Amino acid sequence: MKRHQVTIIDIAQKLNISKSTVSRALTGHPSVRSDTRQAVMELAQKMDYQRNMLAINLSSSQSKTIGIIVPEFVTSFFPIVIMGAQEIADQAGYSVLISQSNETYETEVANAKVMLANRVDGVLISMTRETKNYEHFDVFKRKGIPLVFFNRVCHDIETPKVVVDDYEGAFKATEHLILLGKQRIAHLAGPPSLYISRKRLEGYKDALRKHRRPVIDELIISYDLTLEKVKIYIKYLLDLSTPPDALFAVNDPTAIEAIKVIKEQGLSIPEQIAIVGFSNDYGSALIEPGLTTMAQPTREIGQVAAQLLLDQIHTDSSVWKPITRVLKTELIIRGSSQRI
Amino acid sequence: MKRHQVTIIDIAQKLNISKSTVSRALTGHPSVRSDTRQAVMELAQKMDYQRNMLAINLSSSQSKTIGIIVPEFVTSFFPIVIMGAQEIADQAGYSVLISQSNETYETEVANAKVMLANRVDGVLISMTRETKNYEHFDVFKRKGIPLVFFNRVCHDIETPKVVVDDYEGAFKATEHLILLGKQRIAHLAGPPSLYISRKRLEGYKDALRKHRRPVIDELIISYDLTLEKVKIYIKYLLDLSTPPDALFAVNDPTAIEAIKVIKEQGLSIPEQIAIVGFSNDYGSALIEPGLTTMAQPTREIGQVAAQLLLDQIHTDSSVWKPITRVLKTELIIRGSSQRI
DNA sequence: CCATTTTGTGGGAGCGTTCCCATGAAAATA
DNA sequence: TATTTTCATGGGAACGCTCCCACAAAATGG
Repeated sequence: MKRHQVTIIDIAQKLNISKSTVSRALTGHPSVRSDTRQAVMELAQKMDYQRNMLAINLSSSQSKTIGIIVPEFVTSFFPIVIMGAQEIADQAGYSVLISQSNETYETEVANAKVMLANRVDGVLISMTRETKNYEHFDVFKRKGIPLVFFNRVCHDIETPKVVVDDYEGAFKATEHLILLGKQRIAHLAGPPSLYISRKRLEGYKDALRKHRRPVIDELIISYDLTLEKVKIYIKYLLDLSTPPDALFAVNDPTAIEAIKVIKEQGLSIPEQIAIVGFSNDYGSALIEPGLTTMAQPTREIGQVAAQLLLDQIHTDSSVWKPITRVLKTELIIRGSSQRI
Repeated sequence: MKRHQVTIIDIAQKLNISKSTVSRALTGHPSVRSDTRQAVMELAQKMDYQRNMLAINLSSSQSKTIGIIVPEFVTSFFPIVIMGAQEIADQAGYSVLISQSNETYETEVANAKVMLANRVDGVLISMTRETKNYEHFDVFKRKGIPLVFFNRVCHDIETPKVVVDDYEGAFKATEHLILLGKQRIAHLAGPPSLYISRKRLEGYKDALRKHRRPVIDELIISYDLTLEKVKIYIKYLLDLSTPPDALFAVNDPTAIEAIKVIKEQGLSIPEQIAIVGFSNDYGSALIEPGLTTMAQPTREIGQVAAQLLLDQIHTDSSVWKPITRVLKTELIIRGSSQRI
């Protein structure tokens, strides 16, 4: 049944030396005679020997693997973050175990368990929009496994984080609409459970205040990020006695959905209603009109987060330094808010 | 330094029983007295015990992990395939190790090594566009590790595959353009090293032949799928003495890029030139005009591939049954080829 | 009531490494 | 030449688990 694997013992026997010597030759230990090493290397090659990470991991009690938990995979944002993280991990010789929580709290908890069971050396995580209980993160802390949050971070737990300047980004996005001469700027916000939703909302409000515009409650809608609902809220906004003449959406998928709905309703963008998103996702340049958006350095987020995690792993202090890295966003102006 | 992990031995000692019994209790072995099991379970819970997969894997010589190697991560296609695969893997209690080859042969080889070293129980793979040497796949065969190809498959190696009806899809796509009354239909094809490129090219040609149209060589361009080059080829096509009035692109990213270039050139789509893509990627519905495309059941590809792989893993015959599952494509008509 | 089966448990090898310690030979030093 | 140092190697425990085998106590049967 069980196919035999080529082990260092096989090599040792053929060469009539001990497995210790083979191990040393293979790992590049200095105190091995060069002809011995040579012979081992050659035979290993010839026998298709592959070091068994399972054994190495067990022996060293570390898996040389980092876990990444993301809420979803469909929009381009998370895949690109993962690319960035993987680059860094690869360079450092780490494998990457990826799982997506599907925006579901239960799945996130289950994924965390899997990571734990697989003894990952650290975890990169962006929470689901539902996550309000952080017990499953505490376990990592108790076990001394580094955790780095990115994008959707958790502020009730001391840990390194990588975020963008959500407040400032939202501020600038809103200001951009104000300077365009827009009078009634609506905001389609994310759920208050997410820190980024709150920050972006704040930036939006402060921009209005700075320019002495009223903050109008009926123009602010907080929703749970399930895109199907965008249609309902847009229709609500358009049906107001004085509808908005601009919309700042919490993220690009939301903004894109909004554009679709507004076009369906026969309104012109940006004349009747201008739109700004947040992220610069893949679709933002494709949709007509192009979506003005606050670009996030997506790949860089992944790189920085991975680097931070690796740093934590290598400094084996048991306390996590709660470093927060804030990356800059950049306004990209496209047709959805262009002055014509 | 090394933090102590809670092991079954810790539990055993506290309870004054042997580790065998603890192991049995934890794994649900029948011959354990129920009060013993109860006690073990409770203590395990209380002590934050997490089974160490590293040890279990080594002991059982299997990792309960499947590997997935994809060429890239940016277009929506592969992430969605992965989602599908992960669903199936999760259900079966398998973890997923993902790596992307970045469309580079060397990286693909390196990734394969990592998979091997981590003793994955099987691998799902879609090759890079450069891969012409299959030695790194043979290793899996020699070691008896199941391999399932999807999308970009390899025909020089006997293995299960999951593909879509590329020939038929291309045939229908081309026929659609013909029925639209288009006379000179160009084809921007993929590299001949990829089976899907060849099949799609064949379908295109046969559709022309069926409708007694000439196959014009100057209208057929095979390129290496690096999107930056699309611009060059489109310009070449438009500069022909009699330029094409339709374009069938090998995939959606190519088609989308083509639309952008053609719009830049000031031509009207679909009146002057109609376009059809292949895949129904995320961007296809967003771009203006919407891209007519042959939709692939993307998520299903992942599910079927993972299922096939799991089947192979569980039937422990050493020969791979070279089952090929062909999934259906479906023509989705949008603005880029609509009769107005 | 003794022989036999069942049930629950303990002991220990094995999975493939690494790494520490011991050992003998060769080389360097006194 | 005697003694210490270096070098290359071997032996074996450890990593945390599973699983086979053995064994005692309890249950069953004639």
